[in-house]
Amino acid sequence: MEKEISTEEKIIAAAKVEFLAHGMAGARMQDIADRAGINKALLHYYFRNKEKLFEIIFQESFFKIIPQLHEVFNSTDDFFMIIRKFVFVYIQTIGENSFIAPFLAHEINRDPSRMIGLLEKAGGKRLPFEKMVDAYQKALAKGEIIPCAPDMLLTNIISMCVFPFVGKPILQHVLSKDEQAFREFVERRKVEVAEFVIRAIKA
Amino acid sequence: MEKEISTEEKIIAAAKVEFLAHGMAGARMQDIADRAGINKALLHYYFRNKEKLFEIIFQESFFKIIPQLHEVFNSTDDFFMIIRKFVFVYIQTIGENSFIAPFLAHEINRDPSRMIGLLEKAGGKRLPFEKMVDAYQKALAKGEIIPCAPDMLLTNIISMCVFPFVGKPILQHVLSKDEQAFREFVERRKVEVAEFVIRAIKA
DNA sequence: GTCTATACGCAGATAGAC
DNA sequence: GTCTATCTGCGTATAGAC
Repeated sequence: MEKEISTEEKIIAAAKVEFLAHGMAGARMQDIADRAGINKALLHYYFRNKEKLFEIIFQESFFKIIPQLHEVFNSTDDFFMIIRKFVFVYIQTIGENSFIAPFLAHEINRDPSRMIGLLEKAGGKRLPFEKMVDAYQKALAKGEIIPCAPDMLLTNIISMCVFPFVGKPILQHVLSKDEQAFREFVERRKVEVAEFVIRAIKA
Repeated sequence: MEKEISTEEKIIAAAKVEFLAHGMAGARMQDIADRAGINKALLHYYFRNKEKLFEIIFQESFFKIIPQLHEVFNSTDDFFMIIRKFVFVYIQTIGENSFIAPFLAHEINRDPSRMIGLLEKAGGKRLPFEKMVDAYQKALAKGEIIPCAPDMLLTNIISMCVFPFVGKPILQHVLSKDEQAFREFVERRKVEVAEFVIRAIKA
């Protein structure tokens, strides 16, 4: 049984490809229509204008990367295991949609207010920083880790997880890795980044 | 004695602001002309078209960030001191032109071949990876550090140096830092990132 | 819902006077 | 070198038939 793909879904899928590849300013409605196998008029029938369509893709991309991190911090694992899970899940998630990170980086820098608005609308959900601080303080009290500023630590971890996707072409060139080698490199990082962090902070 | 600013220089300066803020696709020739205090026609008189003008800004931005890293690796310092200098110089350099990192990230992802071409034209200069590997192997032989893949290590260091500028709006929000607090945060990182790395790799 | 045809504005680029 | 005026094409958006 073939599953029916609605026109709306086809448009969303096509828009995702084009917006992620070229950004809001660089994407073309004509290209989206072509990719979806329809014409421009139909785009406007379903989504009133380019901005509305972009908003949907932006939102979907943003929440695909951000919120699942809560669950990691909710566990009762010790701090090191939390870090291992965080790194693994984060690199895994971003790697599965590797165009999202550079797309979001660009669009959020272009207009930070869009992200702010989105987070305010999503309301209750706080970003994972506080929970991470809690876990950090417990580990510190137990003498498992040395003192280090939590904002530094979180920034370091996120940097090492995300940057390889944002700077992929540069890294590929500097490290002389083709697509296959880069994929394997990312795969190794799912484990090794966490071990790197743990060595840096363990007492 | 006031120094004369040539029209050409005014255009370059204006183009830099507009391109770094909006990217190639988002920047407007009219806005560049306005910012330079001239009209559009004059832009085309000096630089034949938008692409040519963009090329200049891209190139200037790229080489402002990439090549001074060679000098760091040429020193006779021990490995830890090399890392300290690398981190300090790199964060310093990027921080002084904090719009360059997100700009390059976007444009290089959009069209990696432009960067490749630029590096080939620059010819002899190899990127700093090999020299870093040399320094790493010496340190390893002396028993100063534990074994760890050099590509991982370099990626980790670069990630922690660069990402805070690419992901600035997100980090600012997550960590609740205003402009001033973020600047201080970056200042601290010039030292602390290196110490973090050193703890992670020292024997 | 889906199409063809078209309106309309904007942005890049050029012509030509001064 | 610098300007005003204008052309041209492209990209978003709409009108209206089916």
